[in-house]
Amino acid sequence: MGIRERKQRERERRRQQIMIAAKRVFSVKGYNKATMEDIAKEAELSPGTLYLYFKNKDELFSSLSIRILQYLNIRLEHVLNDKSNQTIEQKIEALKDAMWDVYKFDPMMLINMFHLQSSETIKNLSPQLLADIKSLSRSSLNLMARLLEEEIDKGDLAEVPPVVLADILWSIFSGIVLWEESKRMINEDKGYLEKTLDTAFEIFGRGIQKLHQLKTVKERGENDIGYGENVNDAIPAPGIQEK
Amino acid sequence: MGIRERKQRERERRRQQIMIAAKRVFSVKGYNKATMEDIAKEAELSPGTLYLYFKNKDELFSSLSIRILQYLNIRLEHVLNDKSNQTIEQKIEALKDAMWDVYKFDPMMLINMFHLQSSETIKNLSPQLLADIKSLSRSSLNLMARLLEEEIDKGDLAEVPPVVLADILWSIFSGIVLWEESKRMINEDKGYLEKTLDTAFEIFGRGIQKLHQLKTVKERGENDIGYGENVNDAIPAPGIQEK
Amino acid sequence: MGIRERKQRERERRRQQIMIAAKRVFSVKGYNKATMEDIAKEAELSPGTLYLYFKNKDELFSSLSIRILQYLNIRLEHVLNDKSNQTIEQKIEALKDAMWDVYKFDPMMLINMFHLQSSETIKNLSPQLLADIKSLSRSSLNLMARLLEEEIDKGDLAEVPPVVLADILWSIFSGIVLWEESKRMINEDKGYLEKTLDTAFEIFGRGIQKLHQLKTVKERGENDIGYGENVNDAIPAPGIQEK
Amino acid sequence: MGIRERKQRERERRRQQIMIAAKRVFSVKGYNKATMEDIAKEAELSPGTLYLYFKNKDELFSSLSIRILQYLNIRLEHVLNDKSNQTIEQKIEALKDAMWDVYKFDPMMLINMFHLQSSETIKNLSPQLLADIKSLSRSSLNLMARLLEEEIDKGDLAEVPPVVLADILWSIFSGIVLWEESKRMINEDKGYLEKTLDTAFEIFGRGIQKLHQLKTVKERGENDIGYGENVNDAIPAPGIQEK
DNA sequence: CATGAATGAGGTTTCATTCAT
DNA sequence: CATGAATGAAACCTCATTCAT
Repeated sequence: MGIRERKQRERERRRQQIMIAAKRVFSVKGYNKATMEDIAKEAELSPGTLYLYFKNKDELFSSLSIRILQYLNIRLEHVLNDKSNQTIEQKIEALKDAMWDVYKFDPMMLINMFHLQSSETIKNLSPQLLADIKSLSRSSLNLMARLLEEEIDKGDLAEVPPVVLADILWSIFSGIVLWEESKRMINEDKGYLEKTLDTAFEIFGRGIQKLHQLKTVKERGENDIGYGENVNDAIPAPGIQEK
Repeated sequence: MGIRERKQRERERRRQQIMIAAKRVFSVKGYNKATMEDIAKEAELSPGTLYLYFKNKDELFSSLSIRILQYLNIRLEHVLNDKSNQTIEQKIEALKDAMWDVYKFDPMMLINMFHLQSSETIKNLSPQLLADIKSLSRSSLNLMARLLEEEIDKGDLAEVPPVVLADILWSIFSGIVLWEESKRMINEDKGYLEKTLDTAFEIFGRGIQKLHQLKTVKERGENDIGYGENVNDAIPAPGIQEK
Repeated sequence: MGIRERKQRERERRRQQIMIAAKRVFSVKGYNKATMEDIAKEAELSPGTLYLYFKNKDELFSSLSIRILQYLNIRLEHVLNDKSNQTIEQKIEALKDAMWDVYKFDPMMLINMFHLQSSETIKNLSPQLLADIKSLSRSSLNLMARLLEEEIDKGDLAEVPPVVLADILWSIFSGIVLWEESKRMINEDKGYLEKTLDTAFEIFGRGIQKLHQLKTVKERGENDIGYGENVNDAIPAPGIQEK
Repeated sequence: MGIRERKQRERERRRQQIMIAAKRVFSVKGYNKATMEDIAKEAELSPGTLYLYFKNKDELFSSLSIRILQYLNIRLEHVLNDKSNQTIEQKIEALKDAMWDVYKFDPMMLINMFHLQSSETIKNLSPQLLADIKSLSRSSLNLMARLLEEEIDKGDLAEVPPVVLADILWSIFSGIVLWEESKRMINEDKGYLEKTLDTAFEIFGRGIQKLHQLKTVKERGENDIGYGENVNDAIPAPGIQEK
């Protein structure tokens, strides 16, 4: 391993160290109350050092989203490539597991991602980081859509474009997580999340099956609802689309 | 009308004036970037005056949640009392319409409500305001649950407690709104929200029907998943539960 | 006097209070080492208050130039209107006195004005302030040029455009002040300034007279050296010209 | 050449490399906005290395003055030794050329030198550097004075001590350069400097001649105006005198 | 001798909140 | 009750300087 590589690796290790500290501090205090000094202390570094690795507070915060999106992508690829997922039920179950793992990997994920909504925040991000987030988001939704597409194609029918189903799946997941997190934060109650999620996905799965049985081929009208003709191009990003 | 009442009414009018201004400013700038002076200017008042009506910035912000919860409650009561909603499909459709109206009443609602998650924020709220939010939240979920309960009781069966269904419905709604808002904010895309919502609720409704048809009576096990024995007490609040 | 006027006057008084404190602090510590907190303390105000009256540190600093330019303008107008200034010697003497008074009014003047050279500084200024500085600078040089113009016109000749003479006069003054200030600051020597200035203006005056005697009318070629055809328009600002 | 010498030479080369980079960066960004890292990058060195050659930022900055003063001295010596400069006109013309060359050698010169005014800056300089600056400054003014002195002595008269004339010459030059730099920086105008300088020195020269013609022998009174009894000692340094 | 990552003090600026009028 | 000027704590961020490698 050359010196250059070692340096690069060391640098990456330090970035991770900061992000781990940041995640902890943001989780406890929220974006506003968490100060850069808090994070520096948690990472056992000086405040100035943070700025060697992240342009500003917003960029540090947003970088946490990259981590989680990368993990989500990996998990979704596994689901897609796993040949043991044959039926629609198996696939939805696998999706649910993937999402659940992602949630366990970083429960603050969605809170993080919805913070990106603020256009003030976006202005502070470097073009590179923003591009990465967009790309990863688009990729994630694309993978989910492909999983559902196969199934629906198999049935020779589709009432809704797969990407819409993917969108809804993601929404259900987001909503439940947010909702339950919200309850947990205030009450310190816990543990209902998984069961509620189970039920929701079961209901969703039954809805999908029902759609299958209808075998009604309607005009697709995808453009009406904003998705491209072909799933493989113009897949809307989860949260972020290109202009 | 006595002087005292007139004063009281005048005071309430002024509160509303401030909240309307606050909603506008928070919607545009987000919680952090919106300053009390911005809000004062929008309300054509001085900063000091805001503090005669709201203890602090957090409390002003949170008061907006009260407004939206009150509106949600009113709409849900109408749905419950409307005798023309007979079938499960009609009821779910009516619920969806109610949620849609609530969304149109104040699209920032959910963003607002999830801001309450921060325990730092909660510490700043007056006990009265916190109690009101809890009470209204609990009431809303209660109403939704009762609507579904009737239907399920009618079918002599229930796989899941109604309150879980209510929870899920709310989550789906929250998730889709957040998700689509998120896309809209970045891309200025718009208009897909309603269609996606339509599809999601249709899928959800089919799932519910399917559950009916199963006619499988399981042990209820409500306590296992955290809801009270009786729907009328211990209904979990949307977002807030009592300890 | 209405309330509005009183407020306005009070506000102006406070601005002056801050500027006086700023001048003192900048003189002692220089631009870099002077902190906003130093100035606030000197003005017996809090740091935040300074920002109610000046957008930022650069703008506060630059505002000091406005004061001195206003004073210079007033003094130059008096010189121009004073009918007892008949000969070229009297006029140059009067100019020298005016400059001397301006120097006594604020010895930091030129240091202040040359700080404006930094384009980084200019970017921080409000358009209004920048426009004021430009306008006052242009006006000052215009007045000086008119004084010399009259004299040269009387002699029916001019080797150099009056505005160039004005430019040079101003430069001599600037140079000597800076030079002597520079010596004084390091050595605590003092008092030579006036005498050196006397001699310089005397030499300059003799040069002017000599020019008169030449009675050589050359092509003016003003545009070659960057001044407008007519003294009354396009007079170059002392330090700042419009594009 | 021994190893020791080679090292010494290498060290000097590195110093020059840094100073050239520093000049470039300071010219573009000004003292405040120029960071040590900027300079290090321009010199293709690391920040730490700069501190092996210069005690601190102020000392690096001030070292640039040494360079320019050395060059000024060399040019002035040439003027003094050039036997083709016979008349006062020729001498003043030669001085002007020298100053012009110095200006072209480093247009930031004067800005640099006036930065030394800040007593805070001086405290940061090493005694050696400070002594060098003082010595070179004194020498420069001394050379100018001797040039004028010869001429005036030749005329058997002098209304003003030569050193005062030298002071004024330098001031005129400084003032014009600063003034024109100031205009240029803001307006991107350029090229008027030389012509204005021409005119100014012409006026100055005529003034000097006029002084000659007066042939009035006054008591010298040098001490009154702060210069030493003998021109050759105690010549005030340009900008810096010894206590 | 050279490096450059890390430091951390301190600067500018913001803004929720107060209080004399 | 309303005002809005003033406050001042604290946030983010910079950058001259150091020191282990």
